[in-house]
Amino acid sequence: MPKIVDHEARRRHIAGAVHRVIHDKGMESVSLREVAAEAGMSMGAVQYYVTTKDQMLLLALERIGIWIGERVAAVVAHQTTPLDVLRTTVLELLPLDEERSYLNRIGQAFQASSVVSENQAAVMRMGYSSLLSFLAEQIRAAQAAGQLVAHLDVGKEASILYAFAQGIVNATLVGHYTPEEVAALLDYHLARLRAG
Amino acid sequence: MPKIVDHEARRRHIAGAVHRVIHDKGMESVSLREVAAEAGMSMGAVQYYVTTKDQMLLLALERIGIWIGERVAAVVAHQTTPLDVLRTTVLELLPLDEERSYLNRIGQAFQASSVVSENQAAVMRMGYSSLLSFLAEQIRAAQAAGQLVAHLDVGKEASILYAFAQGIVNATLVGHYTPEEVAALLDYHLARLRAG
DNA sequence: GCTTTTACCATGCACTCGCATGAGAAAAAT
DNA sequence: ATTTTTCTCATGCGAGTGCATGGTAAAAGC
Repeated sequence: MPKIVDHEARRRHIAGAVHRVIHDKGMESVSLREVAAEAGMSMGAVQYYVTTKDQMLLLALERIGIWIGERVAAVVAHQTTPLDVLRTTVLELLPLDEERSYLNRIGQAFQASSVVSENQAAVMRMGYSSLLSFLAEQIRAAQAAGQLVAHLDVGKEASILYAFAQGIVNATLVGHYTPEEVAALLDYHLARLRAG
Repeated sequence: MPKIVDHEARRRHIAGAVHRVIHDKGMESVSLREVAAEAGMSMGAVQYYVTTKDQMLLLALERIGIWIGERVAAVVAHQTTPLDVLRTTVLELLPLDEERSYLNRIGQAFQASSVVSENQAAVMRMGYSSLLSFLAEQIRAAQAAGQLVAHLDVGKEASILYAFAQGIVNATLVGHYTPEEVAALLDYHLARLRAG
């Protein structure tokens, strides 16, 4: 076996190029040629690792999911109380700095694209489920720790919180809210769930 | 002057065709040819009313804004109390039946597209502002009528409510929530704002 | 040294894209 | 009846699209 190549690394590299193209020029200008140029490799090389354009997009979408998972995991490692985890996780998902804006712009593009592509919708649903159950878990833990009021409907609160986060994204990206305003909105909402 | 043609009607017709293409095949398969075919007219005719593709998309986006405005106005006409108006308006914006799903699929596509197009972002921001101030107004009226608790921050509540609505859209379109669950979420949230 | 396997590339194909152009049909104005 | 204005269309252009193909370089196995 010649030229030992880390396939996983190559796919990551390609996915990164797809992300940059989506971010800079939008989903509709993603093409094999454009991505290959962005990745600094020939079109044939891209085709070697990715058989079709749809698969390439799916790969890029899955990488976004992984990225989000990693960021959430990092939050868990650094925070102490369930309520801190909850608050910081939501903030982590919002476009409050350049890197998170980058991530969210791409997410928005895939959100629209997933409405038309069933494959992408499936990946999207998986992400929803895992994130929602994580948030619900934290809410429950915060209740147990006496940080949140006990009579909350955990599932509904998680859904509302996450919907809020998702809904504020585009308005923020488009310049309707400043990062400070977004954080203030989140804290205002969390305040009413607080025990005491 | 020959062949008196209602330009406004033609533009509406073209915008409708753009909507159908976006809905059925996604934003990235919107092309002058595709839209012309969908509109049942020649490509040249479309070009006569719309000088560029960007302008065509802008036209279609503005029409969505008008459509939303009309639906909200209809809600106001049929409801009695401010809280009813508030609740029904939000429900009106959610993909709870086929027509509203249709509208929201297109809205999602434009949301992603507006992140890359500044013209579209401007239209989007205008829609945000007017809808947010409308919701805030209703919340204030509901407070005055004793339907909502008095100490609410009107602006923040409007922002949170609208963000929730926007955020729940994609999850619903992608099949993560049923219409009943969405309505239940909204009512659960509104319940905690209720006076008494 | 030779074969086999893996990685990569250049090119071709049929098709679509946005947009420009020029010709022509049709109705009001004269 | 002729001119003028408004509308519509067919067509061409250069560029870009996804994908398939055949060839090539290089390293591992024998």
